[in-house]
Amino acid sequence: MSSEVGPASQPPTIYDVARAAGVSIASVSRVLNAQGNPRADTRDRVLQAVAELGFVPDGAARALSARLKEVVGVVVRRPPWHEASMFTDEDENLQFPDMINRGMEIVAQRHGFDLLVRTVDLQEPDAGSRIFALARKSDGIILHDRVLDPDQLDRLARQLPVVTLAGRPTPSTANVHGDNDGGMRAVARHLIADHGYRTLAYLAGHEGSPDSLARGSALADEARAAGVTLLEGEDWRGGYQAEGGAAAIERLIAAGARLPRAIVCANDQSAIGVLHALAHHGVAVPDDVAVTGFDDIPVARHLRPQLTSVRQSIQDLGATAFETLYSMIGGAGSAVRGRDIALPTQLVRRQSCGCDPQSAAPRKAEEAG
Amino acid sequence: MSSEVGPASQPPTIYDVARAAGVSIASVSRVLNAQGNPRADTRDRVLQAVAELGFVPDGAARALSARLKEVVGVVVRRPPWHEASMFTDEDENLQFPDMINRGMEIVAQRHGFDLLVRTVDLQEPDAGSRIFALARKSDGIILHDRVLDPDQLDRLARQLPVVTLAGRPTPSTANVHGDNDGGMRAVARHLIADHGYRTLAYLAGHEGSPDSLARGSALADEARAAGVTLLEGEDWRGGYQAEGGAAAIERLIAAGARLPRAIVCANDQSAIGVLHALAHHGVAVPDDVAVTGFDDIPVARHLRPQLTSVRQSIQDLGATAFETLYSMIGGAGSAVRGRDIALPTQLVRRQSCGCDPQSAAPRKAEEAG
DNA sequence: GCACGTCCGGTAAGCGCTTACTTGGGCTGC
DNA sequence: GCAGCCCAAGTAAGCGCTTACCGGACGTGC
Repeated sequence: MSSEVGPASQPPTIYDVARAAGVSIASVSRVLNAQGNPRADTRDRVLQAVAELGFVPDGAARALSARLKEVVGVVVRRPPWHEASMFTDEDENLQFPDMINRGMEIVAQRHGFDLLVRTVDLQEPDAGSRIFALARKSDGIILHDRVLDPDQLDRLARQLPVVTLAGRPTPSTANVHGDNDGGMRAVARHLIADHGYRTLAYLAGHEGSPDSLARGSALADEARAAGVTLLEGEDWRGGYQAEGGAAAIERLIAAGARLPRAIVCANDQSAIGVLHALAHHGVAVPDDVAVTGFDDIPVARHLRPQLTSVRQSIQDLGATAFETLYSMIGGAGSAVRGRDIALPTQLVRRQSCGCDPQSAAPRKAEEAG
Repeated sequence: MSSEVGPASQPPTIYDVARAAGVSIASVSRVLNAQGNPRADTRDRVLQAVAELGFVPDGAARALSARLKEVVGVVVRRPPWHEASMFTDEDENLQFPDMINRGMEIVAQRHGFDLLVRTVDLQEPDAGSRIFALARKSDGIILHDRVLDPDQLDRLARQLPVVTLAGRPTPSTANVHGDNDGGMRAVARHLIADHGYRTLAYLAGHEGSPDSLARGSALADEARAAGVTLLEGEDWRGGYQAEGGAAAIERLIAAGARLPRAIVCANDQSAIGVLHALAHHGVAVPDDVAVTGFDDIPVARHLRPQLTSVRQSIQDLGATAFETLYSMIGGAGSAVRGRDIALPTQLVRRQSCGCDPQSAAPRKAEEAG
């Protein structure tokens, strides 16, 4: 009577296929995994049964037996939740990691792997154990932006291959990051040499983030070399997020601080916040204050003014992270473990630094005062 | 001699824990899963051993035995790859699905589930089988935006719970979508009644997309009721992507077509393309032509002019999809199967429709001609 | 003090695969 | 024509868990 829809029928197992083909389950497995030399007619019978039944091996069983899950875990840091903020519900702070993940996924697919993505809020007390749980569902783990403290990282890496993004390599893990140094030096030289700005500020990212640190020190280096003033420190912290960037500027303006000629942000997200805050106070960008970002996320070119930034091939970051992890899973661990892999970056000049929108050529700007 | 770093030590198994605690593996399992009534001292010994060894059960083994993987597969449609396009490398077309996934993931985590995300390019010949493979790694599947033809969908739904997003429910699947009808009617009324525009156009999304169809017919309804001209059809197709929206406008302008007073886009992505194309040809938005989007993705408010759109709580879409699937996995399939779940939408008035940026109040605009 | 009921915890049977080992049929070579 | 091989295919032992089942140690009631 009941027409019985829905998952009434369990998916076929290898036993069903074996029965239908009149062979043993071992033969089915061998045909499917191209092991041994099955006779042609055996193979055909198996293949036909597989096709008829629409058989696909169960992932868990395969994983358990083959000791390979064909899954890698990806951990993304979820920004702490703030109520009632202009940027709260946007959650666009995840654009960057999302694009990295996309890059991973495309490569992963080529190897038959899938991505198990998990965001963690570092505020949570059991953030660490969530990651260890994820690890047991995966063959390897990719960690975005230092989500684990060194001890736990080490313990994790002892159990399975681990690759970090924008972190530091450890003896047991590899790290992949953009060429912060080169990218930031390009920004600095452009602002100082091409535009002639003499006072800069560095709006840092997360405290202790290696990326933010590397970018900051490259900028400081260049500023020092050129004898230019660089503002940085506690007042200049954007936490990599739009909200943080906006808040920092608000505080400075509220405190009556004098703004530098150019604000160099640790990433695009925080630059967006800076842009908003400046606009809110009627500060013209780039005419009063120039602003630059880092990462060149897609939105960067939709902003007004269009954001000058440092492009990293974001998807490449992900792809490289996956390939590295994959080789470790494959057993080539010792070859890459401990390595720090840098990917090239490139300065993208748009309007927010003071370049001409059409020609994209720098326009010398005289510093006020 | 060798300090031996890396995954030298296999993770501990339940046998290791049992040995350390001096009990059988069954007891360990019972303690961990809160089955039976272990004596207090037994439980303590087990818990201590677990803590000392840092034991976490293997996902594959658990899945195989418990017949529950605690993983749901998510399939996202990957836009076909176009070389040499202004929007190519942005890949921001995935923002919308990414945010939906975020909503799913947050809820999933609460249930101890993880998301296995896979993008598929529908051009690929074996797109279908990739999805079936994913299914065998999961307890249920969520499909974005019709990635499977009805036959295959049905076959899939026969094997495990399936929920679609922005599709149509079938007897064996549930569907979750935003309230297209209500949202679009709000847009139409706003443009027609509040702004007084008398010629509109509907820039459709993917051909055959239920969302696009529903939005289009709601708009057509309202236009007809108000006696207003509505342009639509082959010339007006944006394919949900920035590139498609831009291309459509370029074609129309190249053909010397007269533009309508307002362009209603099927989603924000394509509205972005429209905005770019119009700007490129010196058409002022909203003064010459008004533009609206749908979805209210984060970028919408960063555009110039800020994009008027219809907000769906994107994360809610994902959260609801997951909850629905979860109840099906839990066995409550018959309760939700076949249901079409609509989530509320809300018109967000910004500048691109002609509203005043500050007051966000509509500004009557007289139609030229 | 004995029969019986309770309650813990151990034993073992799977879950659906892969793969080492084994079997047996058909060849080769002398 | 028979020993010795080779190779295809079957048998069975896991992989690391969960859980049905069972046995033993108590506690209760008469």
